[in-house]
Amino acid sequence: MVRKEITIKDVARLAECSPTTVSRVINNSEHPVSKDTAEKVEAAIKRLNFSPNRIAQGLKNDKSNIIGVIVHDICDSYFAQMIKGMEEFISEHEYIVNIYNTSRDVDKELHAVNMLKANRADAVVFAAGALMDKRYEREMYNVVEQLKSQGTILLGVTPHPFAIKNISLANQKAAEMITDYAIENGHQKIAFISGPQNLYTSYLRKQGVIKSLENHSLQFKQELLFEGDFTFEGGRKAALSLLNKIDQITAVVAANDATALGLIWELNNQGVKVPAEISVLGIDDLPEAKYSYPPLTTISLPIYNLGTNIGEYLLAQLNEEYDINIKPVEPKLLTRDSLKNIE
Amino acid sequence: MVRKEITIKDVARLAECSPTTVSRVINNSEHPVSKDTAEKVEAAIKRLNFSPNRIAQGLKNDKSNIIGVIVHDICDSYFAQMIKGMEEFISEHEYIVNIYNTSRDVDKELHAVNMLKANRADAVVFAAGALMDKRYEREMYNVVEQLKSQGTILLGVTPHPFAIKNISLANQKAAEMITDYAIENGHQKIAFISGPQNLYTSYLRKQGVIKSLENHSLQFKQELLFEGDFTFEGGRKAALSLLNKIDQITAVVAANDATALGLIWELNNQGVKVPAEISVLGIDDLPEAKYSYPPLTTISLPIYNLGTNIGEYLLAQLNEEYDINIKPVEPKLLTRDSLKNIE
DNA sequence: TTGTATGCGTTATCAA
DNA sequence: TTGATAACGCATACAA
Repeated sequence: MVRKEITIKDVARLAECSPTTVSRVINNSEHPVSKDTAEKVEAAIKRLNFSPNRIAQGLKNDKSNIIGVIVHDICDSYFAQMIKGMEEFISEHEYIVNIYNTSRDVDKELHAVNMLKANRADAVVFAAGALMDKRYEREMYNVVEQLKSQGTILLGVTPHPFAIKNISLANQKAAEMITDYAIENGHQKIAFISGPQNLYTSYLRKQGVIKSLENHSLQFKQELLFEGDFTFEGGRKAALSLLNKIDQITAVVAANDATALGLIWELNNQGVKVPAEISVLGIDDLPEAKYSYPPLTTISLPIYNLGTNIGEYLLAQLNEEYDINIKPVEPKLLTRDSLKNIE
Repeated sequence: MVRKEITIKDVARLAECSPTTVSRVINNSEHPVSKDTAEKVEAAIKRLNFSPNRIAQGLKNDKSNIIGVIVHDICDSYFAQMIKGMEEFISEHEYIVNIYNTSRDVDKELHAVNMLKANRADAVVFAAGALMDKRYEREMYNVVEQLKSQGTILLGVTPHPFAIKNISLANQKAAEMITDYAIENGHQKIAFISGPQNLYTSYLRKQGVIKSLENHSLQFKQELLFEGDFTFEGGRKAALSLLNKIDQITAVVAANDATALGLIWELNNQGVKVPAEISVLGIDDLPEAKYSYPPLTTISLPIYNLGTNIGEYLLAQLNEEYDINIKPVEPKLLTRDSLKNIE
């Protein structure tokens, strides 16, 4: 297959003018163009179905129009929603949304950043939480510095161990809020299902739980800490290992909704009544959280909105409008039916 | 922020050679380069953290390295899985995966294609099913022709009303299979919850149901056709409108799993026992389908694998290896517990 | 084995 | 109001 690209020159030939003039018409340039030629150019453009080569424009203007987005798992609603929110805003404004799915793998994460560097991305969003890994931190730091000196705009959702603007997602606060709620409803024997070990987000959410307990003069008990991985399956497994300590527990806070949903499912499966015998709480408010049995009490983190806010912020930055801030997104308690008041 | 890009020239200066030589080293060119200079170049590259500007390379080589993917809703597991599969393959090979989320909107769909044209995408995947809309068909046809003459490789998942290679996803066959299964289990009074009206995929799945019924000398009854929209919410609504005809129905085939899951949820909610009082069947095998109450009997369409197969195919095409075919992906019946044998 | 000149498609600068 | 020319970063044909 032979590429036969239509260029500004073809348009110029047809409109009987110079490429320069065509360029002026295309870009609504300040530089005056007579109405007559402008019309001829427009006609030629239409006739040839010409659209200017954005790649070439980019080369000239020192812009790639690429916005990179790094996520852990696009199949996870959390990331899917964020991407959708960003995409909504960004591709409307003629930017290319370039997704990387890293499965929390250090190499893939580095590969993504290096590609983005090679493609001279205009902006990179670290939508995925930072990995807690020495090599990741070290090598990321380097590439990020290189991206910076290229002029790439960088943005992290949740804190990252390199100097870029980070949006706090209130992870810790969310975990604190949901734990507070449990305690206010008379729960003291609270288990926690963690997220993946190597993820900073996991760490923050755990800290939130600990803080809430401390604020209420309660102690975080290591034996009531179970490991999860932010997935439904992980929640199911946690439910199983939780089973033989069930008399020591009245409520379980899961590090995220996917985990909580898995918990509820497996508890039901094992004949343990939620919330009659044990309360289950989540964080995120996934779309499916309201359809579990019972509907999940959780903290809403409006991720889709976060996505659009990020998009808005990036565009402002890219247009060099400086004093713009990212609109914050507030966690909100959603009381449904998976918690029982036991006071 | 000033962009200060490191270029091949900087490397040349540091390595005390010409840019041409640097280019040869970068590209492992056939053209001989002395070991000595090669090493100097490598050293300079490392020292400057240089990576060649892929955009500029693309301009020169007539490649954008962009692969566009058009989906309806990235939050829908179906699309998320397909993208994940493709991404796995594609970004590993230094391509840019450029996602467009169109929400089945004709304008957004056209916008996406036009952007992809302007960016001289190397390939475009129409992962989203075609819309049944006159303007869509007409304007899409035009842009697609223009993409073709630009040399863009085009691929559609499920048939599209313009001349591109389409991978059949066995939509019709899947619907036929699941309906066959219901009939084989003694069901004759079968309702169908459709997908969105304007979607060709919906049409195909409906045809599959009709064909199965006809093959068994049964009639498709218009009054047992309910409208859905491929979403959980749509399934819930369908359940409600289905309620007053429930004595005329023993099984419901939903156009997809999301719908089936919504159906089951709302039926449970209304106190209708699945499958004791009514059987519910889906198509897709979403990850969550095995966690409904009862677990959903459905047809698996291994979408993630389809994604990787598409990726593999595209790369072969882009490398001009011609006689490659897309590995087909076979629908498979997954019998779980949402159907009752009533023979 | 190395380097110079040219061009990819576009736009900014300058001159007319 | 228009256009010729150079340049963005890179790779290739050609010359040395």
